[in-house]
Amino acid sequence: MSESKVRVRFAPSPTGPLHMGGVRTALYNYLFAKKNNGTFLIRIEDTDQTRFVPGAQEYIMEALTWCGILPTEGPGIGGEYGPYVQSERKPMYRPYAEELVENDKAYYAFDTAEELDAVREAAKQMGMPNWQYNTVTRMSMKNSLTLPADEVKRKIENGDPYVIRMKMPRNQDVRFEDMIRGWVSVNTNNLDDKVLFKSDGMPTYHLANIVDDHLMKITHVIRGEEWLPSAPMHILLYEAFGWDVPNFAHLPLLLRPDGNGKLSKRDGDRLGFPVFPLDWYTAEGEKYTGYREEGYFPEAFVNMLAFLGWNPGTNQELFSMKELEEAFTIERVGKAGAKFDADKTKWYQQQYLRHTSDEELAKELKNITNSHLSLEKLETVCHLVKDRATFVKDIAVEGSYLLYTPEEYDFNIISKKWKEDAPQLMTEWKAVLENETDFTAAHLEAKFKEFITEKSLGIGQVLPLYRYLITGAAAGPNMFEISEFLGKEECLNRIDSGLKSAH
RNA sequence: GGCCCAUUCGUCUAGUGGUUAGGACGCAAGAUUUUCAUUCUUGAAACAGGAGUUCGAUUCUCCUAUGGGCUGCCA
Repeated sequence: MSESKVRVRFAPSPTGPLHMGGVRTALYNYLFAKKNNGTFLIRIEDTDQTRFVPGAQEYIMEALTWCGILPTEGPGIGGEYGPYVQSERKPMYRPYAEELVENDKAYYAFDTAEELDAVREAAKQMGMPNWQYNTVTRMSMKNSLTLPADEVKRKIENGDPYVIRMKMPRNQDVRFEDMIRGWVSVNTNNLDDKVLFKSDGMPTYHLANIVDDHLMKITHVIRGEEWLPSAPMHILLYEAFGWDVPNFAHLPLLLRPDGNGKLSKRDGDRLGFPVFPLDWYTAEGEKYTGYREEGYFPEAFVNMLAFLGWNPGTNQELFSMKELEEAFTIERVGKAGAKFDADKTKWYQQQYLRHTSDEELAKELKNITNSHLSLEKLETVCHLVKDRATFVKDIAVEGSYLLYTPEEYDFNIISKKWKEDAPQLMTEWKAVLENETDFTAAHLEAKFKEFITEKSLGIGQVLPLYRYLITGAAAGPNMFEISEFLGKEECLNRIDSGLKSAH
């Protein structure tokens, strides 16, 4: 609550690829920092050594970079509060845990995992679905509160494995004001004696997160709603250390589009949309599709994500990162979970494609097609077909006849309009073109109108035939612009080959 | 089961103690177009239910229902 400079962190766990819910949490942290002239940092929470997945940390950093969510401190970046990977901070945590034990805020517990499992199982048999190590049950367990002091001392010196558990106070209401939800209150009788320090010498999330947030001078903790139930316990920890408590904001979850429940990594490929920012391959060779590889622009992805749970209160829907940085406030983040909508995501992408210059699209098109056409030519292709594309790759498909000469014609698409006199008509039209030196769209259109007027025919009776011969398609952009783009020689050639296929 | 959180069109959401409850996606119709796409116009579509407070509640309170999260030596 102090006046100190805003510092926020995104603290992912490297247990796999970062999914879009995580990206959104990172984004809101980033935007909050930017809006408040603060600092956004990344901290890797890898205190669970058994769940470490190689490549995950690199994936996270690459994904954030792709999105333009750039931390000013973090692994591989540096900063004066490092290291930013918790496993590299390992030696720092034990003294804090010990401090809590000395101050009677925590205690040693010697119960093994097997013993705990047995107790839980027995409780379940007696109709208690969830046994907790808490203020009442701890007195019948093996810990420094129940064992004689000399035995505790002997066990520790003996090297017996132990954990350090928080000594949850009895019947105390913990209240805090969440920036999104308002006042939240929990009684400590409903909280258990969480393990703070594990027998493998690593802290749990609960300890590490408090210690690091304090040491890194984090002022606002913006994280997923799944942390809401443990927030009171975290507050108790800050108080136990005598530290300032940061502000909290618990973001609503991202829900799956069908049914209910939170969006999971399986939903994407099952429902046909990406859940991850980038492609990810599991050790087993299983692939999860990413937005980047699907052809989404990072700006569109980010814009969509920003609006999943936040809105500016105006009718503006298209926001650049810069605009988001200016407009974002935590107060305008909603409380309820948001179902992800793949259609809306496509719409955003389409909008961004529409607003990307032909020049830039041409470069992308060149990259994905390896076309031999000049950038200038490709620019025209983009100009002609971008209105009917969502992704750059759609331009290559929609405009394939601009990039390549059609090799096959499907006569079925035109057969209904292809009357007896069609070959004759097209041959005459070809003759008109042959005599043309001015192959600009406007001029060709004028000549075409002259041609059909002479014949007393309507546009619809003639143009589709020409379109078919030139493009092999029944629909598409303006035929005269296409003709100009292709040029006289190519047009004449295509009329010939098209005519051959038409009967 | 316990605890916590949430609930406005199908979806994302705006909104106020008195509004024709607004916008966007999607959907439908129409206009434009040689055509498809685009664009434009129009339309259908919502305050979970019940009490209470109030002259008046979508808005405030409580209850119910529904949904979600948490309930590990995971984060």
